[in-house]
Amino acid sequence: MSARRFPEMDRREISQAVIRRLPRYLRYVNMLLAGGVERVSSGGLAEGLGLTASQIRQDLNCFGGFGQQGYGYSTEKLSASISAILGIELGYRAVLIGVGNLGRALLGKFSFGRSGLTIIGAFDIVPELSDVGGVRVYTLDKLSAFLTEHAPEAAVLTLPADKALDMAVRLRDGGVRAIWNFTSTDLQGLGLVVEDVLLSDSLMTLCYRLSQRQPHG
Amino acid sequence: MSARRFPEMDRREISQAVIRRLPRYLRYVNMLLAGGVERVSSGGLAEGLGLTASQIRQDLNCFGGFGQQGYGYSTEKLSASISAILGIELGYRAVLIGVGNLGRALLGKFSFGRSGLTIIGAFDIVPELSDVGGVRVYTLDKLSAFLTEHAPEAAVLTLPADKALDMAVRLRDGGVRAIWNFTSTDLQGLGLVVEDVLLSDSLMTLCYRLSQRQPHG
DNA sequence: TAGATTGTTAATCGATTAACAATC
DNA sequence: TAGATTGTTAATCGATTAACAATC
Repeated sequence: MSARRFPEMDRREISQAVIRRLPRYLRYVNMLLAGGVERVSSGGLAEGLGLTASQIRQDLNCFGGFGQQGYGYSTEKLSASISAILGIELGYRAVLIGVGNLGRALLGKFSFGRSGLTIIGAFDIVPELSDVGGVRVYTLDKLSAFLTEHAPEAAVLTLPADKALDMAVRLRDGGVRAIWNFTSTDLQGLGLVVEDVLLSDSLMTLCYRLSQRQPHG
Repeated sequence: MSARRFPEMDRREISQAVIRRLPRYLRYVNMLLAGGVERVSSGGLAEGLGLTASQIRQDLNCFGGFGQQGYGYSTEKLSASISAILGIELGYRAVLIGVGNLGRALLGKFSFGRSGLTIIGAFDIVPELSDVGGVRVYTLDKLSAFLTEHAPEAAVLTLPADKALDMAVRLRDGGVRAIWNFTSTDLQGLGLVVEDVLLSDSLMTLCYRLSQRQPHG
């Protein structure tokens, strides 16, 4: 619950809304950084992101002052600070369970490393391949031994929904503390940090917005 | 902008927060329905979803009264009403662009139909297969003719990020009005309805929450 | 220094919760 | 009818925006 690295945070709980904006800030600042931009003001960020300068300053100040009056924010410092806040450079390791098309897509194309997780092993009942995207694929009966040996902090769940709950319990009992859950199965209440990717919810909100529009409106 | 099917909605704009909760409500009510439950109170929904009864009644009443005093809500009616609000039974059609692992995963395992979209064709530069999950895969040079002939309302973008913007413009010019965007490319400002699936943002928030926890805390 | 821009407090706005009369 | 539960208004809470003194 506490925040050793950021004592300022203990004052009041950071709201979920703020946390959800941090990755956007990071992405934008990294883009500036890649383009050789050395400094940016809250106004500049606001314009690029479609937010208010005030909100951005408030958000960043939840974690302490990264800026400098009269100057703005150093893109390099800001990028490093947000990365540190999010904890994406702590080197968390994860296993991926379920090497179907989705699991394979994540292993192959998605760069976990830059977002805070290193996949150290993938598991499936019947692995068709022994290696996907540079990650070794094991049969599921090797999981327990693997958890004991490597003690990964997290797991990515891309297996069939009806096997998700049992697997989550098994992973938790093996020491895993967080789950990136693609299965649409409710894994709340197990004492795990659970981040759901609810694709059908996302799609439904798209439909809603589409239905609110006149043709080409 | 207007809402022909739900004139109540014109009074005030429905907040994004409400819309994002509707799919959760629908999922839960459909689960009850599948289990043979015929009625549910706002209190029952609240308990099942971890929200307050008050909030649920407020949310639903944005769209008119679906309940009955002293009784609660008919699960069947409620399911049908939320489906109608979200527009997922309007039969929207979509093309999917980019049949890599992610595209294939979506075509094969994800049930678009139940979430409001029917995929009527998939496209890739070099399709390895001519048919995935019952959907015909075409080469990309057939896209324009396909758009003209079938006029799909939406598109799913699962192609490489550096080709996303050009493709979005091409789709828009071909009559597509909404994009389910998996590419992490900013497609705002093109006059399209865009729903982003930002996997790295999701993963970063997982890391944040993990970093806030003591081991097994 | 003067200008710019932050950090931070105060004001506003919107969303959630509480309360209760209406009514099935 | 009496009990239950909605629909809806009022109160509270939190998040966003505005303002400005501090300061680089």
